[in-house]
Formats: sequence, structure tokens, C-alpha cells
Amino acid sequence: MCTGHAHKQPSQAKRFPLPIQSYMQEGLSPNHLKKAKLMFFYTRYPSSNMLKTYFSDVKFNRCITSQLIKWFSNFREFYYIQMEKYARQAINDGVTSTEELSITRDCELYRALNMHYNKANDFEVGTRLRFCVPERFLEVAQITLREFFNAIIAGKDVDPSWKKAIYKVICKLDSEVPEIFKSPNCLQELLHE
DNA sequence: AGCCCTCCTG
DNA sequence: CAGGAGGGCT
Repeated sequence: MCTGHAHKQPSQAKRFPLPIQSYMQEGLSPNHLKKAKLMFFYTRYPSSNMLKTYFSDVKFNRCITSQLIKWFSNFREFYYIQMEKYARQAINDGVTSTEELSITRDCELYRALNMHYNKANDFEVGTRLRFCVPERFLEVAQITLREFFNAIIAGKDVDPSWKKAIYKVICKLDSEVPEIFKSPNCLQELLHE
């Protein structure tokens, strides 16, 4: 029913000279996924409403909407898992203060995250890239990491729902997604020069 | 009821 | 990532 790539063609479309809707995608494409991942650098908890304004070339329905929402849910899962893993690793390595925990563009954690969400850049080797992970993302990531670190240090992870408190903090740290992301061609505009 | 979230699976 | 279960909120 809501399978990922059900791109149905209206079959007898040749009789009509391309209605406006022809420009709309029936489903979500691989490029939409790449775009969504880049958007994650700005927003971890986008509302379905705002997603609709940023994917104007998508014909929304209940399935498409929940699929997009689900993507971000999956993004968050990966994000939080990395954070927890890194926090525990730091503790095992003897780190005792959050002051020692910072996210830089060359640290292991950042590389893992960038590899995951910024995959769109990978095959664009020789070209100049305009997109750069926003500084604010590094700040939010650092806050998240320290949040996990402190919670674990305090032994709060014995509570089955200990992460809820962290999620509550992080969901307030979303920033504005740049206007360019509203363009259906933003991927090309962002990756090339 | 309907939407969204997390958690767990494959 | 997609599916589905279970829970919260409106």
C-alpha cells in the first residue's frame, strides 16, 4: 500500500500536452532523500507542514507525508545512536568532564555523521561544492553529545525512558532551513557552482 | 480517529 | 531505509 517507490504512470498521458502536474513526482525520489538528509543538518524535527513547503515538487498524500516523516525519524535514530555510542566511548576512555567533549570537523563522530547525511557530495569529487555543513549543527551535536554524557555519568540510563529528557532538549534546537531548499533543483544548485 | 514519536526488526 | 507495534497527544 505505501511501498517506497510506486511510481505509477497515468498511461494515456500522451493525449494531453503536459499538464502542470507533470512536473510533480508521484513518489519520493533518491534525490529527495539526499535533500532530506542535507536538511537534517538544520532541522531534526521538521513538521509535516514545513516539509510540504520544502518539497513543493512532490504530490503529497497520507503515505508520502508519513514516508518523509519516517525518514527524519530514521535520521534521528542514527544520530542519537552515534551520540550515545560516542559518549559511552568517551567515558570508557576516562573522560570525566564535558569540557573535554567537543565536536570538530575532523573528529570521528563528525565524520560518521557527515558520511551518513552528506552522502550527496561523495560522487561529486572534482567539482567545487557550495554546500557546507552549518556551524550550528556542530553546536547542536556537541550539546547532544554532552547531554548523553552527563545523563550516563549520572546513572540516569537505568531508567528505560532516560533518553526522553534528551530528546526534549534537542527538539528545541532546530534552526531555519535556508530558502534555497525550497527549490526543486536545490540539490544541483547546492552541489555545483 | 488521526497524527507523530520511539523502539525493534529485517 | 521500511514495516509494524505500542504509546502519547489532540
